[in-house]
Parts: sequence; C-alpha cells; structure tokens
Amino acid sequence: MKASVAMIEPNCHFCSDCAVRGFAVCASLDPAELREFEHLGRRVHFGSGETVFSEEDITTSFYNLLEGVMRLYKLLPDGRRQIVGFALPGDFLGMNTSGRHNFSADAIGAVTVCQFAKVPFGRFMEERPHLLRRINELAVRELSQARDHMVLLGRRAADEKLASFLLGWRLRLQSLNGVSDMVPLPMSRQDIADYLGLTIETVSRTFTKLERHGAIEIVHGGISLRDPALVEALAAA
Amino acid sequence: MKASVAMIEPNCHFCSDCAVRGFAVCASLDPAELREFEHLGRRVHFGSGETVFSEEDITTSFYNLLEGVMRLYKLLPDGRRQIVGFALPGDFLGMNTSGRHNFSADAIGAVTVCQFAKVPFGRFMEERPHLLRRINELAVRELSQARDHMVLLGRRAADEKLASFLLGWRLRLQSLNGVSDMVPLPMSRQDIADYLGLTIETVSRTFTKLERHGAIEIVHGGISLRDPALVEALAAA
DNA sequence: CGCCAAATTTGATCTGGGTCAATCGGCTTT
DNA sequence: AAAGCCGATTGACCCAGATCAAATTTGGCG
Repeated sequence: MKASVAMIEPNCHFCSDCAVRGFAVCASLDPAELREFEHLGRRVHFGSGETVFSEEDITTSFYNLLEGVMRLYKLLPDGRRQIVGFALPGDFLGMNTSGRHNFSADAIGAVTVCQFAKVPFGRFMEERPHLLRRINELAVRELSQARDHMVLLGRRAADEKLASFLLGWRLRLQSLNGVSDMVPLPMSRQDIADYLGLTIETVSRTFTKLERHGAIEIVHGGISLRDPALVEALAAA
Repeated sequence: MKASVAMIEPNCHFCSDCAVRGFAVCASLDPAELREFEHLGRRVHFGSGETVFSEEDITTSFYNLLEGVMRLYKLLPDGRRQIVGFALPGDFLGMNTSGRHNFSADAIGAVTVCQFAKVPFGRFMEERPHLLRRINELAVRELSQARDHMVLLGRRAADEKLASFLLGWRLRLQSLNGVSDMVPLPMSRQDIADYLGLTIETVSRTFTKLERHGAIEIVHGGISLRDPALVEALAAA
C-alpha cells in the first residue's frame, strides 16, 4: 500500500547462521553450495505495511522470508480483496510460469527477506536438481494448503472458518515457536476477514461468540485457546 | 463413488503417438527417453462416475489424464463437497508431500489415464531434471489457478462465479479443441455448484438469468455464448 | 412407445452474513 | 490530560443465496 522505501542492508551475513537455514529452500544445499549461494541473495528490510511486490509486476526476484509475517493477496478491479495466504519465515515467494507475480505481498509488521535476482538464481538452480526438488516440494505443499483453503472458502460457515483459521495458524507458528495456547495474531481483523471471505464485522462478532462460549479468550495482540477441543470440534464440523 | 472395476488395456500403445504427447509431462522427454518411459506407464480406462483415487489413499501411482474429464474434490465429514478443480487431458495428478492423495478424483464420463507406479516413476525422474522442471512448471501453474479459484470462492457473487467459470472452462477447452462459442459442460449442475461454492438451485437460477439477459443460450450438454462481451463484463466485475 | 428414475428448473420462504451506523477503547500528539 | 485517530466492537436492518417443496424435463430401458 505504501511506497517502498525498503532498507537494503550491506550483505555482512552468512547463510550458515541464518535463522531459516534448516527449513527454507536452502535446507537442500550442502556447506560448499551454501557459500556460493550466499553471494546470490541480499537481505532487505521492509517496514509495516510496505509492499514487497505487486500482482502485475514482472518477476525480477524471488524472495525467501527470514523474519516477520506477510499477507499475500489478490484484488478485484473494484477493490474487493482476497488474501490467499500469510507467509512466515522460511516461505519461498515468487515462483510463477507467466513471468509475472500473480499476487501481491505486503509486510505485516517489520519484515526481513533474502532477495535473489531471478536470472542468477535460475542459473544456480539449473545445475542443482536437489534445489529444484526442494522448491517443487514447497510448491506441492502450498498446493495442498490452497485446496484446504478452497474448502474453507466454499463450504464452511463463519464460525467454522474462524476456528479452522485459528488452529491452522497456531499449527504453523508451532513449528517456529513451539507449542502454546497463546496464539498471536499480528494481522488486522480486516486481514482475517479477507482471508476467510467474510466481513470485518462478522469476524469480530464470531470472535466474541467464541469467547462467550468459553472456547477462546481475546487478549491483546491475539487470542488464547481456552478450550482447544471445542475449537477443534468447530473446525472439523 | 462406484467401486472401481477399471479396465486395464494390454499396453500396446506408444507414447510417440499419444494424444497428449505435446503438452503433458512427457513433452519434456526426447525420443530416446520416451521409449524408456513407455514401459513405466500403462493405460487404464474408467467408466462414468468411477473413482480413480480417494483423498485418504496412500499414493502408489501418479496419473496422466489422456482422455475425458475428471472432478477433483474434497469432502467434509458431514458430506459437504468442494470441487477443487476439473482435470482435462494432459493434466498430471498425484503429486504430494504427505504420501497420501489430498483430494479424490472421479471420472466424469469415460476416462483414459496413463498410470505410473510411484517408485519407478520417481527413479526415472531422479536422473532427469528436465522432467522434474516440467512437473514443477505444472504445479506452479496449478497454484496460480488455485489462487484465482480462492478469489472466486471468497469474493465473488453467484453470477460473477458462473460467468468466470464458463469463460475459464471455455479457455481450457480452447487449447484442446480450438475456439468456439459452444461450451460443452460434461459435468452435472451439482458438480458446477460444488465447484463454485453454491447450491444446485442457485446455479440453475443463475443459468436461467444469464439466458434471459441474452448472455448465453442453454443447449443440450452445455451452453452457447450469445454475448461473450456481456459474460466477460460480468466475470471481470 | 411408454414408464420409471434421476436431473433440472421453478416457486415460496427463511436466514446467515452483509450493510449501514453508532460507539468504544487504546494510542499518539500536543 | 485533553483531543484526535484508528481499529475493533456492537446494534439494527436487509438481502443474496440457502432451504424446502413442487413441477418439469430428460434419459434409460423393457
């Protein structure tokens, strides 16, 4: 939404001690490859609300999210928005066949990405099938998530949507931060609404309803799961 | 839905004169590789309504659709169904990370697939990065379609959904059969409803409404686009 | 051709979630 | 600490699409 005034950090970092080393695309590279890979990417910071790339942009870079959360979305000409996913550290963004990004991505809060120019990255991947295999694995996993999201959007009621979202989000955070009943929600109610195919009012009412039923507690910056089994029952439905 | 009594044809066919040779996964193989590849797949026929594989099945095979149309769908425990896509000749099915199919697939009308056992296919692909690249390309394209479908499900009204579906389906058929204003619809109204996140009644009413407005004509086995520009205006909206 | 079963269309009514309109509450600014 | 702002909540009302209930059409099949 805001004009990009992203800060580019002098590249004084090493892949070997990168926070996402173990589970991002680079997990497929051995130490020798990693040293070469290091020269391909540069760290870039984005502030809250800044746009990292837009739907119709020609793809010149791929991105590996290192820190923070991003919203990935598509807009209709009249401004309706559908958030197609939230990106977390370790997610790889920018693959496409058309030569253009087919969704937009903004930072939710401060974000750090590892940016790769498309051409050198493609050349590097050319002769490293295991990197391609890793990227394919990530694409196939995303495809599976996308299909789950379609079921949610097409066939679930508002309370089921919210319950599934909370559990799914918690699960993704678990692999980064460990298990907890506290679920931080860095995105706004509007973001949640646009992710679930609802309005902000319905999201707010549904949160309140879940809280009244003792399923969750709404706390500053997120929610706390009071009765995980109840929420799971709603989400399974 | 029906128990599978699929007919397995003695493998007397050659990849080189396969109908989907030019645009399926095998498009990435040279003539020598193709001869080897030939021994990996076997043609299998399915009758109308037969299930090719189910959501929770362990993946033992991949499939290349040769002839016919399939519906790909997920079910909720209470029977609600979301169709996540329709497969057409050239589509490659079965990739996943979990070891299980994450959706079910039935034949809509008679279908022929080229079935590959997972392990030998994986071994063959292992040493042919261009085949992997081709599969990745197909996955990334599907991901883009999936995101468009999310926008449709989450943010579009019934008439916009139907108009987008008709145009999208026509476009896919175009690359197989050439341009035409006649759009065959081999799937049932219920299938269309489950694809669009609507009920069968709403789909039927919306078809009638589009016909009354002179946008389409409902003909046996499909529709005819009477005013493509009008339909496009609705779909763009 | 005539009969039954299934698919589709049409009609009447209902309702979940949208729309419109106030508040509310937590930050920032001064 | 008062004012202003913005996101979130709550309330009143409405409507697109769901649900329930018939017709009507279509397709197989003896």
